[in-house]
Amino acid sequence: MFDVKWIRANPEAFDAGLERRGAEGQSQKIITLDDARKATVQQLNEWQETRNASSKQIGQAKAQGDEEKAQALLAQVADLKSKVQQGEETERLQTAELNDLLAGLPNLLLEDVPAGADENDNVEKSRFAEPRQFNFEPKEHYELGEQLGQMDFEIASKIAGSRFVVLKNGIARLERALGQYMLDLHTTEHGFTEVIAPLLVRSEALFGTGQLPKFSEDAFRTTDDRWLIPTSEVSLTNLVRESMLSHEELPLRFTSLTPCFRSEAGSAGRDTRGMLRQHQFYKVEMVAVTAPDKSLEEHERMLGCAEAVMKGLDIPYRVMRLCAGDMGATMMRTFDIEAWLPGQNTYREISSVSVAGDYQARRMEARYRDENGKPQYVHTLNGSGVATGRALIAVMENYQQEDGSIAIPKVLQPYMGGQTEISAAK
RNA sequence: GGAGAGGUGGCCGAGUGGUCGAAGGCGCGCCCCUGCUAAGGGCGUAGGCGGGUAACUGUCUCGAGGGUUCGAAUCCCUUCCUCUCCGCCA
Repeated sequence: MFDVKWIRANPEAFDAGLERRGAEGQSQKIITLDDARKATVQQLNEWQETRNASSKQIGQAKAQGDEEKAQALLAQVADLKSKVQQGEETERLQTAELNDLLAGLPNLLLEDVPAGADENDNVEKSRFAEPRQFNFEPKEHYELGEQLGQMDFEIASKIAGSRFVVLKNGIARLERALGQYMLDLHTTEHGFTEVIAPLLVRSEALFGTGQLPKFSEDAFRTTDDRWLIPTSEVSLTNLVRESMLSHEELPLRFTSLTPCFRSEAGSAGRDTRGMLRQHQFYKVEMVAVTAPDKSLEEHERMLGCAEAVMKGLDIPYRVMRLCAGDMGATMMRTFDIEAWLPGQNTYREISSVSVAGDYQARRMEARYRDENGKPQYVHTLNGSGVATGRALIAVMENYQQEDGSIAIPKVLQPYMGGQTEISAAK
């Protein structure tokens, strides 16, 4: 959501920003709509001013028992009522048209976001560890899982359809261990507050984080008109909706382990094998709420928190700066962490860490009082820290052994009751 | 699901058709007094949009959205939320 005043003051910058997104400039259209709206409001205000003054006099006249004067005044303002009503109706329509336009616009990108059309134009920012050299042909996670008898896509599809999985035994516990490890890391080392929040949310919440109105087809909707969260970014970010925070309580940092539900509309045929792209998956999410001048450093900090998860697991990864064409609509800058997957012989996204600026805060009416007591919109950030389903894949593929068993990373062993590997037995 | 009661400023809480954007309190800010650990006094203190260099000023906002009225925090309708009792239930 944008500040129309800012667009009025910086129309070229605004249009240039949209063009970097591959969208058309909208400043002229917005300003024209806003001009019309302003003219209506101005006229309306004049009528209301007259009406209010007269009404006050009528009240005084009646209080003094001067019925004659009251009647005379009443006659004077008789036609104002319909004018005001029409003016209000016009303003309503004009405001709605303007807001609908604004609500559908993507966020502007930060200067340092690389230009580009799609993921092939993303730019590597850093890299951790070298891919392990295998003295056998590494398998993909679903081969390993199925051979272990602990990962079952067939029965899942009978129960729920495609893009679901059933995990059992050691693999199931491994995913649980990953979630525990990540949550503990973020809460004890990184200063995040653990949260359990609703998985079903109302439309307003999805609008607040920007999934609505444009991306409704990506999420599942319930028959009672709620939505399954596509990410707990929604629940966690909306924790501050419609609130007035004080500058002392910032930054706020929340983390949560939740299932995420995505319809994956439009990704038919992509990653259909295995559990890389599912309708339901677990993810540890991090959300931060900061003062505007702190959000960029928080972005780097949050990336560090996600990287710490990967370093702890000792899984090779690279950090990518997403290019303009590959970025989500609500964000100003995004860093992806891509884990090395030996079975696929490539890096795949496992975490996405983004700064939204005040884009979401404006939609949610999330503000704080700065040091001078002035209300300001907060900045919001979110990042996966990390997707446990994909982390499971990464652990399985990177820690696989020649006999098809899977070694358990050191940091996870305490969460696995001391178990050091997953084999067909357990 | 049934019956009832409510939603007011950063917070609490008055206010049932006119001078109410809203008493009072808390909190916060500035100032003063006192003088010693605990208090007293004064003033100020919502947000959005618009006009003005500014002082200031117009308008809107009392959960949200409609409506009645010359005029709505106050009346009507819809909706969301909270609380109490009953029912159901992990």
